[in-house]
Amino acid sequence: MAASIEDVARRANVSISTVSRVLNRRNLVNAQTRERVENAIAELNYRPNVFARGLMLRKSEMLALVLPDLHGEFYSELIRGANNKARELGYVLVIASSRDLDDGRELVDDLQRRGIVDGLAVMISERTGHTAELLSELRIPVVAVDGAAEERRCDSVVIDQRSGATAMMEHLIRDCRCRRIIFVGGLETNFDTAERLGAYREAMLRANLPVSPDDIIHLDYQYETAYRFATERVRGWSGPGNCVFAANDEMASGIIDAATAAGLRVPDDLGVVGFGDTRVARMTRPPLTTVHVPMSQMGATAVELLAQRLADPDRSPAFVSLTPQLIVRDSCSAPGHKRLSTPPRARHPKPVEGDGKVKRAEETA
Amino acid sequence: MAASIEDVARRANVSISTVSRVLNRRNLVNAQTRERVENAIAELNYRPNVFARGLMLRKSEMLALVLPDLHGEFYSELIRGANNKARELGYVLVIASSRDLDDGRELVDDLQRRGIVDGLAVMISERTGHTAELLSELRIPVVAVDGAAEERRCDSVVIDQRSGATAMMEHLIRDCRCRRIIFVGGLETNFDTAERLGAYREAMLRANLPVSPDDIIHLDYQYETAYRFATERVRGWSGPGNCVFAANDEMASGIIDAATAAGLRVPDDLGVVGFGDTRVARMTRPPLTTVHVPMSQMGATAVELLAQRLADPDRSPAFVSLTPQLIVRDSCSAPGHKRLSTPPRARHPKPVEGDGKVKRAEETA
DNA sequence: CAGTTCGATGAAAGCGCTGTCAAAAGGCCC
DNA sequence: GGGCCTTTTGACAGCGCTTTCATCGAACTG
Repeated sequence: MAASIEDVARRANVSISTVSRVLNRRNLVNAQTRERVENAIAELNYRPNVFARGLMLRKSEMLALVLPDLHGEFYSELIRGANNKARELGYVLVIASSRDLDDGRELVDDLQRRGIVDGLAVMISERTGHTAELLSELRIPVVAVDGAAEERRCDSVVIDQRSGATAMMEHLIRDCRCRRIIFVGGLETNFDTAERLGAYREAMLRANLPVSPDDIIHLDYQYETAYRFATERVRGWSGPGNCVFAANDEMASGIIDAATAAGLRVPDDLGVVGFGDTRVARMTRPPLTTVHVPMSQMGATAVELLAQRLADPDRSPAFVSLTPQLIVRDSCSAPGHKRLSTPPRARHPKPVEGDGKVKRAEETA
Repeated sequence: MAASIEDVARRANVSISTVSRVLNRRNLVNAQTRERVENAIAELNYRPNVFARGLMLRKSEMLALVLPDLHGEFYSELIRGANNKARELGYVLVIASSRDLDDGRELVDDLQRRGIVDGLAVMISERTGHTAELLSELRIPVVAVDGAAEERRCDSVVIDQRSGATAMMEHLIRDCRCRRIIFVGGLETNFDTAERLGAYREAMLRANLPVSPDDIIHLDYQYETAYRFATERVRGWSGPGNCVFAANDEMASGIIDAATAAGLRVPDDLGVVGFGDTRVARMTRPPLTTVHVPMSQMGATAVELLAQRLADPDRSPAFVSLTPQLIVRDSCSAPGHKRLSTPPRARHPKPVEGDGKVKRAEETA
């Protein structure tokens, strides 16, 4: 049995009230007494019982992060960012996956968790009606992670996919002098793909470049699929000033491999760029030009917003948009552009954490 | 304010004891009364306060998983497996990273968490003295995840690296008829690398194959490093019946890319195999023959052991060893062996979760 | 019909903590 | 020396729940 506050009190020869005061609002107690109590605490290795404390204080200093899935690079980054920030702010983070539960139970599950966590950061994958329900059922603060901007009723963090894709497009058109750009996205229904495609179209239009319907392809974000598809098409794609803009790094990697296998040189015969700046982006030859998506930062921001709301429940919802950052490596370059013969390192060695610009939107009251 | 047990009692016209009984040992209460109470609970959307409950029961139904880091494929798998199992068993999983904290505070941190979690699964990266300290300070059950087998004092799960590496070596020697095998490991100090290298030496010896000191290389598990190193050495490695056994998939991938860039054909001119069966293994051309390490299962097992100990605190420590599984793809094959011209799919499409054999060691009392 | 057992329920004692209130002790003023 | 602060401390009432023990009919026994 662990020591209780009473044990400490007895040992320090004071009442439990005094011990409690030492634990909380320290200045209210005489210096000598405090020292006695602190010694007792140390000697007994005393730690306040979290449950008793929570019962009185009605808070647990715990936050939950609910993700569609726990697998994969992106989520792992998100978790890491959220976890670090949580720790920094003195919270403990509970992580849950909603994918593994059927849709109906997702909610139930959160409710179960409710009461033990002070706040919830939820990443909503499917845009079902559950969202609203979730928000209203819960009595604790919720922040939407990468949710569509519709959810303005609660705090939210999003990645500005559009600006990331636009930056890439401008790089391709302006710096690499690409004239024909083939867009390889995920499923048409995919929200991110849609955003990136939108940016693609806009940029092409702005640059007065023609967009052939054949140059807009929807696959499934998988390496293998992209490899197979590219194996058939890649010869038709090659040419100076031509480039494939894949909506994620894995597909980009598959396309590079297919191009290489077909005897093409990347980037000389065909440029290939990706999106995400995952680990994969450093595991292609040549290293992949891509867009860094600040997942870790998004996790951190979510936790931060949660903490802020906990501190001030009445403030109006904040909306934070994180800007991805273009990472130029070597998988696309201007035609005729000299490259070192040894594989050069990334020119932007590492995107600095917190580099993406954060803008706080006008507070919607 | 959420409804309390008293509200329910009032509404159902019973005492709180009865409500509590309905909540816990249901059979002790009359059917009609129970129904009344259950209705009241539903109507009020009542949920027992976790803190009050925890205060009495001295348990929270929460488990913690402490990892050296939260980043990367392996940890993400581990977390996922642990999380799913935890949920299945009715626990909530708290995840923490010890790497982000300096070494001294790691312990403190666990102590802080103590009291709110019922049990702890810890993966110890550095073999510092802290381990013992940690175990003794904590009063809750601990299971060692992938810890060296020394820690027989508590339950533990490990991956049997050795048997995985041996299976690979036997495949290379027997099935692929390799005569010269180059071992590319991580740092010499790395525990896993040492195990795998041990298996390598043994297998070579058993097969009566010579081991040149030049063919044992220690790098750092990174793609880039392996790529660079291989770029210089790969010509010397090539030859029929020659194969590189990389201690992880990333290095294998780098080596394949280097070989390809040097004009070699994999596997015809040089076989390359990896270890881990991470996502990367499906993102090489040809797809990588490798060893599947059941991380997800390890996470699940850790949680399971924890739950078992919680149920029966006095049973003797269990020791579970998980056997990795050889995954034969196409990056190494017998010389002259016919391959399809289209990139074939993995012959073992997907290692089934829970496929690795689990053997429970003799219980050390 | 008194005595006994049994199922169903309620009253109340905590669990370990916080926070309110009051009391005690000391200092100051007039 | 009495009145009135101020500082420091203790007593104690909960927080919402579980659990023990007592109670109370009803059913059963002889």
